[in-house]
Amino acid sequence: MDAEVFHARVYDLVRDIPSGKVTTYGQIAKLAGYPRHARMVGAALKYLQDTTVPWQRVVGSGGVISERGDGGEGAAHQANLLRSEGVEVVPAQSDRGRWRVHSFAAYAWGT
DNA sequence: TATCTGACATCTG
DNA sequence: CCAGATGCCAGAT
Repeated sequence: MDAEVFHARVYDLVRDIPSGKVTTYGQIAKLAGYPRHARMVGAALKYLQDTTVPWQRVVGSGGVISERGDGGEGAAHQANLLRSEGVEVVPAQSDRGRWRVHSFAAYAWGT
């Protein structure tokens, strides 16, 4: 299985996440047929150019929005996109630039 | 080939 | 909740 096919499957799965719902990297990896490849999912989204893929609906375990080492700008952007489609996002307890989906289980897709 | 890296997941203290 | 440690595994260097 080459990376190109893996990426394609990841993109198809992400496109299937309905607006207002979110899921995790690990879940996408599992659905793609490659459990334990969550990091590869992250890589696939990182270099994504296709604007039709709702990457913002993919978050970390427990609904945490992953940092990008960019000071939280990317995470903040993702938080805004999610809020705009009705997902409740709140700042991680006591922290700056860190966010998480409130009531993650209620918004979770694919379980 | 050897190492380092990372939009991850889990567990422990 | 937080910080560390550990397991994971394909890409990049």
